Amino acid sequence: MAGIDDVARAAGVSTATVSRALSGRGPVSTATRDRVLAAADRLGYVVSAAASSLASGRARAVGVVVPFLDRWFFSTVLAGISDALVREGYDITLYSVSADPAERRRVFDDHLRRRRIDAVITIAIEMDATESALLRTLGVPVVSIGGPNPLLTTLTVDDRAVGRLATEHLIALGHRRVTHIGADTTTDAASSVPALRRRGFVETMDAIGAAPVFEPADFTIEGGSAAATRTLSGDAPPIIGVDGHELGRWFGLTTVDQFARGQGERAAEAALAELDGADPAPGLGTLPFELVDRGSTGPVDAARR
Amino acid sequence: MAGIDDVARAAGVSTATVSRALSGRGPVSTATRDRVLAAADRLGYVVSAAASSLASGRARAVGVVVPFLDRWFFSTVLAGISDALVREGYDITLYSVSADPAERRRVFDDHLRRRRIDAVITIAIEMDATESALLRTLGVPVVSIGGPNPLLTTLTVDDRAVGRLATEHLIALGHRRVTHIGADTTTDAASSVPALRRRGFVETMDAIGAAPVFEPADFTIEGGSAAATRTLSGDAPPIIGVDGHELGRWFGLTTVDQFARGQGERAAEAALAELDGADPAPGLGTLPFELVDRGSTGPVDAARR
DNA sequence: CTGTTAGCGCCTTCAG
DNA sequence: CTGAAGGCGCTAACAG
Repeated sequence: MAGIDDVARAAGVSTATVSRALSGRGPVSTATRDRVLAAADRLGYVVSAAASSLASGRARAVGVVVPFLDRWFFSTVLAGISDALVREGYDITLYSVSADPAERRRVFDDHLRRRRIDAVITIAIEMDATESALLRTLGVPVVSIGGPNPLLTTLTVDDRAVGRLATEHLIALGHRRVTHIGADTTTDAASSVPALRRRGFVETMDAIGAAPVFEPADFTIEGGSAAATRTLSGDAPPIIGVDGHELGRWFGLTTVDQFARGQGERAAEAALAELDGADPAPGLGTLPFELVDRGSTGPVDAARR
Repeated sequence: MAGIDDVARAAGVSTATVSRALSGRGPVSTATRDRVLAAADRLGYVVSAAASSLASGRARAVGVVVPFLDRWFFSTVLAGISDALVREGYDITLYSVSADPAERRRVFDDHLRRRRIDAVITIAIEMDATESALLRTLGVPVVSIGGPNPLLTTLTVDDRAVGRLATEHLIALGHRRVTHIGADTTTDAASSVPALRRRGFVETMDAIGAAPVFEPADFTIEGGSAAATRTLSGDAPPIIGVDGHELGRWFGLTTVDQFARGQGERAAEAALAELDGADPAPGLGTLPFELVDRGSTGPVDAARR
């Protein structure tokens, strides 16, 4: 494989000039630049990531940390990140952290600290203070999609408002008996996504003096469906979901879409902006969401009320 | 961030010894090793990927090339790869190549050639001879999940046999009028996954002298569902799918499962084996598949025959 | 078993 | 605008 001095020789310039011409950093006359580019192209020269990174301190890669790869939301956000990053010539290094604490430590204490990445994006990773601080010590921009974190630049959906929006939609249709199917929040932090959604639900129910009902379920198809079966009588009551899953459209499920792919793009852009010198914006950026009425919810009918 | 000579100083040894103790390559007495490990731990030392990679030629990362991130099959295979790789301390670098030829070239000609990865795994990427050759010139193990490729180590599902298996299942139940819903293979290579499945279908139908019927559809929910709607009369005929999608279970869809996650694990293990010096096995390894009867198919009934 | 010594391939001052 | 030269942080012979 051709190295930088092959190119330098072929173009009749020094390696310094090749480096400048190819990276665009530092002055090079148009004529020389063209010669260098032509030579590099002819030789099929591609800069070595390791050498370039070691010498420059820039890795041209962004780390993405996810709790799951094979769940719709995460892979969709990841696709958005990938889109935005590839455009700018960055590679993506993937860190999947499972529930296993030992593995999690290895990712935070070892993998992420190998100086392989210029920035980090975390997706729905709930971190304690130690972990957040550790990310900070990486000395690179960190953008987190998920619960607000005062230590990091954060992109957050107002999950409480999401919970309210979904509930209000049903209330507006005349419903009063509304059941919340969601994570059993007794084990979650009060600031977790499920807890906040639930809180929005409760607030809205309280506001109209209706009694909130809960049916615990995990974030799986089986869990959700089992809970729905337990709750719902046979007469197909209105259902509203939260997320914008592609299948929601297919089922005609009314939902609060939160534009997963767009979240990824925004996170990537925020990370790139900080890399370009933009001020880090610790605290929260706000992510859009929107009620999408696809027909699974309708006005209450006399028979059921 | 602590460097290797901080550790060397703290442990009272040379950097060479630190390197040896930490990497496990080369002899180190147990006593010194312990001292080094303790010092490294105390200082929170993590080797710089760039420096180590430059000096050793090993990057401790594997590249994974996928056509889509946000489709069930690919993210599931990816999860399998991730599992197997993280265990061994490897990072994953992700390359998503869309249909855009310019972007595809950039991935093959630039990103993949940055010497950032010790091995490449491709998932369902159909490559022409140029691209395959290019991967070969990387000088690293390449494992491809997908159509057999004589130039690369390949893990392949016998898609023709899958087509036959699914069709035979229906035939065995007494059905004779069977419609194939799948990609319009006039545009695909004869060796593509959809073409092979279809061929298996045709062969089986031919064998019993039944007329194969086709309904074109792309690999999307909408496409498949539209095709099914066009074909199927209202009386809920038997349906069989191919893939093992998690939702198949939920729908009670009989399917030919191909264990996506396991495919990823096997690919990762094959790549690691080659990295450990195992002979590359150009040509094909064979991937398992299995009929899973979940009830969406049943014997033909008199009324419909 | 351990230390010394060259680089790995590129970037980036510093001169010119 | 361009070239020379010294590292970036680590590894891999090679001695000892």
